Amino acid sequence: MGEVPDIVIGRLPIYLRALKHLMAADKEFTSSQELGRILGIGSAQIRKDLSHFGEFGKQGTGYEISYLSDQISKILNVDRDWSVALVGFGDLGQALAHYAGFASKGFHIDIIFDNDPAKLGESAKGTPVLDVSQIGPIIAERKIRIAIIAVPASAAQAVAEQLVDSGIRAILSYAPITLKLPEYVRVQYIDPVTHLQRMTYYLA
Amino acid sequence: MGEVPDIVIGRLPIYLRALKHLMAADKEFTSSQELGRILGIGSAQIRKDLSHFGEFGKQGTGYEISYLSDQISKILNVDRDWSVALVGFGDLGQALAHYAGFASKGFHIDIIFDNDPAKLGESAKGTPVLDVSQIGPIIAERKIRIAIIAVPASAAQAVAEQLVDSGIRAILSYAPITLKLPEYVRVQYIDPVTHLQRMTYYLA
DNA sequence: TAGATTGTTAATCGATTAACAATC
DNA sequence: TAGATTGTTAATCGATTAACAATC
Repeated sequence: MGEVPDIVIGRLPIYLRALKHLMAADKEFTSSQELGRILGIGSAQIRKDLSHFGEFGKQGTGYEISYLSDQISKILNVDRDWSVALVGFGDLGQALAHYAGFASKGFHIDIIFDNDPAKLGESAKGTPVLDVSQIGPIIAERKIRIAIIAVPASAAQAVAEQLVDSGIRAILSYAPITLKLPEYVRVQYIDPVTHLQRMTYYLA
Repeated sequence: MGEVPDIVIGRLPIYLRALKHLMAADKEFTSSQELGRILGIGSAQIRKDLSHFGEFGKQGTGYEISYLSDQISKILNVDRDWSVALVGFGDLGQALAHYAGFASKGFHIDIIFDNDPAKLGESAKGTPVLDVSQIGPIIAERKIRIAIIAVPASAAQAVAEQLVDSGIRAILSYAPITLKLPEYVRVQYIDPVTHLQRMTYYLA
């Protein structure tokens, strides 16, 4: 089952988001059709995607929302908490450190690194800010697997390599640069400018 | 030529980013092979993608970096400045308002909206913060086409509809919710939690 | 039972890749 | 000229969609 297309994996968090939303609205059951309507995709795609992992619905009635939500959470390994390291405590890093959405979904920013001596010792919500020289020992000691990079593009590659050497296996990078890392490291990018440039093409 | 796949359009900003990077390093020529190495994709894909728009290279020598960069900028309509409206001036909105990367790429946040009276009149880099009730008149008057949404999920759909009614045609949304909008509106989403959840699947 | 919706198969559609003639 | 690399064609690969038997 390790052969599930990554594009399918990429849709599961979206399904999960919609399910949580329905749960919050006290709905008990849903269908691939309803989910498709909410998400603007085809119902067949949703059923096909889910079929990679098992059978979660019932003919005639659809899916029990809390059950499907639990199952997808398990598949994605988000039925547990994750410790996350944040590198970069500038404007963006500070905003990320304060963002409540991470912890509420089980991603806890437990340690922050920066290379500016003026920022060391500061803390966001009680999370300490350490010097980047501590990346190696701390990440290794705490066995942290996930990191968020919020440093300038010029520093990102070096930081990423350090993180991977220390044991990080998944990186969410806000630096506008494509990282060169071993293939066993998962990387996701967030670059708002890229998204904007993708849309201006369609603005005559 | 309106039939260029959106997935191809989505890669052009990445190509552009790599080209700017090479330019900054004072390189004059590149090849699909070199670009592919930098970006971790195949050279054939790059040539195929570019072929949708014309012929930009020379056999034997490849692409002149500044020329190709200019051409892609024109294709994406980023060879000009764009005025952008930001809605939401909380932690995230403020970080976005301070982010230098937008203006340097031609995206100017010229107006900010929030619904918290305490925040009105504040300003980020001289950009005023107005009440959300002003969205309609101001966006229409200034003919702004692009907006960034940084409000809570619960408010995002209503804000988006207001924006579209006022003339906005491209939205970059940070709200973790799928917006339901007319198909003539381009929408891009940024939800860091979704990206993290997509990676934990692979963390045994 | 009648109606609804699943999971899956097969068909369609589209994107990626390999290969190469053209040519700088 | 010899070497390199383009733009494009054709082949491959993979993802989406339509359709439907199974069944709640």
